[in-house]
Amino acid sequence: MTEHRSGPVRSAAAREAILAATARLLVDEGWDRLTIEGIARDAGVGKQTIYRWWPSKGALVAECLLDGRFFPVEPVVRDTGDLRRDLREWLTPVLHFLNSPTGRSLVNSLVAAATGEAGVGAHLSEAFGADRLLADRLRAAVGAGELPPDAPVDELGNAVLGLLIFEVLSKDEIDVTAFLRLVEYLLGPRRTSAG
Amino acid sequence: MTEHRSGPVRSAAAREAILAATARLLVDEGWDRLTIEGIARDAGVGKQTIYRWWPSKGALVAECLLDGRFFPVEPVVRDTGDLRRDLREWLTPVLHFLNSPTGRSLVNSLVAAATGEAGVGAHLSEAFGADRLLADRLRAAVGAGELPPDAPVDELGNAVLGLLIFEVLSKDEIDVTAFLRLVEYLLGPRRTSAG
Amino acid sequence: MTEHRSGPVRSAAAREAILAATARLLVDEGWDRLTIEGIARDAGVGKQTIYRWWPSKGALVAECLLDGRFFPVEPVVRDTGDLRRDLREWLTPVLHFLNSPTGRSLVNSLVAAATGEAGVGAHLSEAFGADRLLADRLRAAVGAGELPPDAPVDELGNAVLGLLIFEVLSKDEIDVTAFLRLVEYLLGPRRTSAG
Amino acid sequence: MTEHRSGPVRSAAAREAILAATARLLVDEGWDRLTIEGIARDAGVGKQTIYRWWPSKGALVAECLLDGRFFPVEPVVRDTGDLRRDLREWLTPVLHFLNSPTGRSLVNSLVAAATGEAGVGAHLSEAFGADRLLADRLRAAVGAGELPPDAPVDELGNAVLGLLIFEVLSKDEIDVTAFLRLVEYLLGPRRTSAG
DNA sequence: AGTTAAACGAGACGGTACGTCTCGTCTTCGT
DNA sequence: ACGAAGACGAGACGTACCGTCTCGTTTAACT
Repeated sequence: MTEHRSGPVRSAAAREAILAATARLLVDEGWDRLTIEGIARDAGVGKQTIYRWWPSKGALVAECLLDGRFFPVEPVVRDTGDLRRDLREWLTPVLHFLNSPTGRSLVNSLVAAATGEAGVGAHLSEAFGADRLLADRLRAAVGAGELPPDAPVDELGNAVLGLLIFEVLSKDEIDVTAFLRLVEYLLGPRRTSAG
Repeated sequence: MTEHRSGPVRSAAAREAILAATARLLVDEGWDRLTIEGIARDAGVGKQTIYRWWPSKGALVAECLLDGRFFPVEPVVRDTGDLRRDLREWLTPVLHFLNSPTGRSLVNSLVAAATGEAGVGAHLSEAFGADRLLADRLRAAVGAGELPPDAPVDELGNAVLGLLIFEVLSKDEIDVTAFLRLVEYLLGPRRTSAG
Repeated sequence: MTEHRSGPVRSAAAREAILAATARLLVDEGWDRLTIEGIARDAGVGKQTIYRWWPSKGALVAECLLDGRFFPVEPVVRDTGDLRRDLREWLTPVLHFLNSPTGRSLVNSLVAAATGEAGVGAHLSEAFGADRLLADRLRAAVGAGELPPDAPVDELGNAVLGLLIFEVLSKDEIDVTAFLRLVEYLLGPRRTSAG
Repeated sequence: MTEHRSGPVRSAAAREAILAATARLLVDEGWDRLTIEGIARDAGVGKQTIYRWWPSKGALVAECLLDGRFFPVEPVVRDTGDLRRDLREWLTPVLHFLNSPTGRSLVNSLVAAATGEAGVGAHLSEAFGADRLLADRLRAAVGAGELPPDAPVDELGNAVLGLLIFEVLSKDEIDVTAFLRLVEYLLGPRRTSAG
């Protein structure tokens, strides 16, 4: 039996405006210049409408992440049968994006959000697409014998993502070539499916 | 030839009190509850004395990092001739520390600091000791033939560190066993020095 | 037609607390130790609530003046038909008040406020009651023939007030007798209503 | 001839620079934007040099007053035998000066200084020249029979000065004509020396 | 169609912290 | 010994947001 009561219902327009404003401001201003007041202003919404539905700005960002409002992620990692090549081709544009001001700013902001809000961290992996896309491709590689059967595919995906984040945090610019070489090393020695 | 001018000189006592307060408060309260006013209060110092010497709270944290005020880091990664065992023995207490509330809080705070301040990120690696300790041990392993000659030892150290950080950010608790297994996988297949 | 908008309305309690604190602190501490922070603290109010409604501490003092929060002014200058006697009787307690620490402090504070804020000066005259009380009595004296028909009654009131202020500023103590004698001289030679 | 001395002695140059800076800044910026730091900066002097010789900024202003650094006062009130005319001629330029921005600012600043510093008030009268110049002329008028023998000449001077100050504080602009008329009224009915 | 109660925009409120300014005291050099 | 320079602890400045709390208006489900 459903609870029911009279009165208006949650405004979809307000929700959309708030999340859109959050995403825009997070990218443009960064995590710590992202404020509830700013979001309310930008969304043309009362502050209370935000506090009514989200407990914190971290929760707003987490919802933006789930909505995929940040990365127009490459939907798949192609499978041409050559794992190293496929990864290289998927990673290259990602690395270049992360070297752009927008990319760096976005990663910094999302990581900052994650440090203050466990809920954001939990979705970081999905947000970057690493969990499904990367792991799927690695799993296929295991099936094809390109990786040993005991390869921890899920963890490997996270390792690549963690490395990516660490590079953004600690360096001015990621050296794309070196990064690709490292990933290749991490995957271990090349095997043929016949191997 | 040094620039010199008359007048009083920077107070070492104030510097020490400020950095000590910063380190204490960052661990106890976390990055975004760390405030200049709080530091000044805790250090018994005027706010201006902080602003005179440091441009931001990130810079304060960066200096604490360089001073090694956060981790009483294990001074070396032992070298028994067995890289995997040595790493396991070094990593185990580190992982347990990172699973403790203090450890998690510290990593979260430092990463948060790094996202807002390029200078902090640049020192994250040193702070965790990964740069020197880990890389040194890996380099020795290359010399001993435990790792192939082309192993990118510096990047490998950062990869482990990045993975560590990512796990803290995205999970409630690091699975120590799984983490060690992953590291072992990343190092590639075991080789004998005779190999 | 009045402008109206939705939303909360100005808090009368806050206004009262702020003005009361302002009046108390001005008398107790003096103009330049009167601070917005002190008022906010004393009134149990956020600073922004003060800044929202008053542009400066001078404006606060001006509003206190208009509210008559400083002098429990003698409501009238009595009219017994003898102008000189009536003035003497009204002025005597006023002069004694101005010789008291509270009185001196208050005049000093109000004058200081007036120098920094035109709005305060404009109300000084009303605040001391000189404008209405004194001028009314003088006007009656003109009607009764005690003063010549061309006597500038409003200006005369201000002259007495100006003199009063000047004495407080420039002397340690007003000589009551000399002051009364001077006022009497300024009014000009005694006239009978029969002229 | 060069300054030479063994062992430094109070620097006349510093004193001069400090007082000059004080006078300049008081006129230009007003009492409450006059700061010790600003004076030191402007005078090219260490703050301590100021604190060593003067206890407060009020004392600095008082010394400037005594030095006559503010008004290039009309050196005398002329005596043509006609008190009212002489006063009118002396007061007219004074009133116009007080209506100028510089004049108003100066009076406001000096009065503000006087409210915070008894020592300044004590010299206000001399500073405006009222004490000597005005009183002298009034005394002469008594001698000439233009004023009654019991006229309180010193107090009359202060009364005019107090009125002047009050007008500056409480009005946007002094009405010169009305002011002169008032002064004339205060002096009492015209008398001839033969009278 | 009218009633009714929650969601809405707006924004006032008591607070905390910001980064800057000046206070008056205190070193430290150089003359 | 004095003067310039300026670091220091202290604390107010005016601004920005916090999260909570009214307000009046709008709107949708239930009479």
